Amino acid sequence: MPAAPETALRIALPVPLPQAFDYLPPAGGDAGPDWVGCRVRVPFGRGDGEQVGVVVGLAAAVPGLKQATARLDAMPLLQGELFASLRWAAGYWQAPLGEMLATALPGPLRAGQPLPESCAHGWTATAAGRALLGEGGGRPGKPRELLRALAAGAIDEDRLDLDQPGWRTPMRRLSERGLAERIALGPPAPRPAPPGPVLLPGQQAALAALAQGEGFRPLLLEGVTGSGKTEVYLQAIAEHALAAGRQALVLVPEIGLTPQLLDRFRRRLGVPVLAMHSGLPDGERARAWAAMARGDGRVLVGTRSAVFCPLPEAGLIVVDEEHDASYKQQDGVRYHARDLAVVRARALAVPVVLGSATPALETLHNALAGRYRHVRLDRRAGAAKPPRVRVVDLRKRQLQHGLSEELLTAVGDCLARGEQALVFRNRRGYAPVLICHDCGWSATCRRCDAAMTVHVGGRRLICHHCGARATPPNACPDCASLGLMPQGAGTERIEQALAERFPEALLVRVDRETTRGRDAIERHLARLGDQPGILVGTQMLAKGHDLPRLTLVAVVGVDEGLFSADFRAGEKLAQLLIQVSGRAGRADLPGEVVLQTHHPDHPLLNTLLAGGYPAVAALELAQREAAGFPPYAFLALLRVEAPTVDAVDAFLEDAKAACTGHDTVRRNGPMPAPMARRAGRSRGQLLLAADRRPELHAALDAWLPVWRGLRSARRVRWAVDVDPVDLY
DNA sequence: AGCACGCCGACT
DNA sequence: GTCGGCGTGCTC
Repeated sequence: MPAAPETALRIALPVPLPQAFDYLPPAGGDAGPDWVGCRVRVPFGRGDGEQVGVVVGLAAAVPGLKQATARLDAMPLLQGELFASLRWAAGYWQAPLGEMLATALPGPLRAGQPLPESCAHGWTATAAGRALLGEGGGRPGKPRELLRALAAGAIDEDRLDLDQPGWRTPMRRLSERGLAERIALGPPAPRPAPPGPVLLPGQQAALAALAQGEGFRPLLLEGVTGSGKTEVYLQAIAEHALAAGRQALVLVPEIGLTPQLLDRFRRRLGVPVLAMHSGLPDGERARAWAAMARGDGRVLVGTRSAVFCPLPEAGLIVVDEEHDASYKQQDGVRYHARDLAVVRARALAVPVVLGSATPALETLHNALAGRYRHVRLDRRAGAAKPPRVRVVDLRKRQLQHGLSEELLTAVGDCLARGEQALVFRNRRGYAPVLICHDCGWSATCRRCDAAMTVHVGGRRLICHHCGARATPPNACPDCASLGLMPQGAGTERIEQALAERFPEALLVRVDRETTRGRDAIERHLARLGDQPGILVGTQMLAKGHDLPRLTLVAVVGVDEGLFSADFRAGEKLAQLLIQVSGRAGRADLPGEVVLQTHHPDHPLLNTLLAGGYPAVAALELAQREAAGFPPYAFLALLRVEAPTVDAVDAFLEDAKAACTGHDTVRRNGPMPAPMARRAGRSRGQLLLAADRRPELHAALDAWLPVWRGLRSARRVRWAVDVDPVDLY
């Protein structure tokens, strides 16, 4: 029955305002429940601006309402569980509903474009293209190579991603010249899924745990690299999703979504596997979203934002490397994809697998409390034994560009055996700081409270926080001494030192400077291949990518992680060390790990060496409990930024004064952010902590509206970060 | 967040 | 005499 004409549409718009806005339906339309979840175009603001919003409810019309311009969806785009979960997410992460919904939609849908067709696409040579091929195919180069590949018939885009990295640019050229064209592909012929390998007892136990019971079943799957987690995911998808005619969602960290991983899923599952990641063109993301929404897509593998895909026929959710920091969005709406995945699995009443070699302490705590089932995978029989770990005591030791003689000898021995070594250093550049040997002056950034990093062997200074560049002075600006010297060693300097020591060796450096673009890591590693050689690099090398000849992993710069102010530093360091060590060795080639430190007796290192990650986790959990930190307390951070310190301080003082009632919530601050000035802007924060989550949220719900109304809020940018992963 | 309105400095 | 600085207020 149509609703009364005096009914208005309540619309959430992508603006940082807490409320929704009411509009009259467009001419010829009656507002009714069938509008909820549909997108509409509306005039907004005083100018002639327009916005695309989502109808979130109905309201009584009042005089003076504007009229919506157009209805953009005949059927709701957002509905059911996804809509409900997004409403929950907006409340939980303290974001306006309109911003939350905009964050969840792929760009084209956010902009108001129609839901795209969900069929896959491929490319084929046109008649003109085939004619040109007959004449030899034109000038040599990438486009000709592509055209040749198309000669045998159409190739789908997934295949091109795998076999012809970087095909999109040359293909565009072919398309412009009328030699190739994009075609819609029908549904692929179902391929028989090849039988999987025989499962090990641990893997069977994991699958049994998932098969047991029904509805929401969270499972923590703890297993080191090579223990067969992916095999468990594949079997679980086959069993709980495909065999049951249901969909599966697999979340992976940003750098984990490689063409190789997708290919493995596609081969093993025998059904199309959709991908969603930041490297995908906007249209493709919208297509994947649409395919899942219609139920055409069965399996989606994606990074953080894939957690927003509709799953009308959900059967299973997997979060791989669940401890990975890339699941937390660090700007805009600061949601956590792993946490939302668990909430969605509960709402969908499906199992969710959280996999990691080094689970986040929050997750481990949930497992220990019995809220999650917990299965540990042992190392695969016949796979690599745990690497031998050697701690090199740096005290009173002579270092060559940050490297000890023991480390260099180990690298030399490794090369002599014809194997590969990885030297891991979490700082890029030549040296982290340029200091004056005579007076202690150091080069700092004018716009940040941070030292500038020395680059290009000392000929350039770069601030890693704001990107500022400078030429190093010839003499110390304070004392005119000529004794300026780079202090410490980054990847660039380490590479140089290794090149001097091993002039014959093949050396590959992998960090943000040398490695730009999607397949850059792959190209670097392909250059190394199976030859003996040395890899030098940052975090980028910590995971993924199989390196069968890698037997030595050397970690430089452990000490920074041991004494960081961040309460998560210990957890993060242990996770990193386990991850990077996991790269050393294979079944037939024993691995070795060398850790350089000035603190060989540090409790974290000792615990890690004696008891592995579980022991570190126990130690850290005890410390967190004693100190009142997560997972034993719940945090929210009010982050503030402004051109002047005064504006920051004034707002934080006012905000704190406005924190009335809710006395169980502790207010720490105002305090300067760990980096009080960055890119020329002052930053400060107020940390809120509570022992119970509802108390924290009740306080936030009460205080946020007051903060919004403060006069001093107008001179700053501020945001609330619920469950911050770093305190800046 | 945009965007317009509104009162005070250096330019054609 | 104007163009434009960003402070202030509003958006159904």
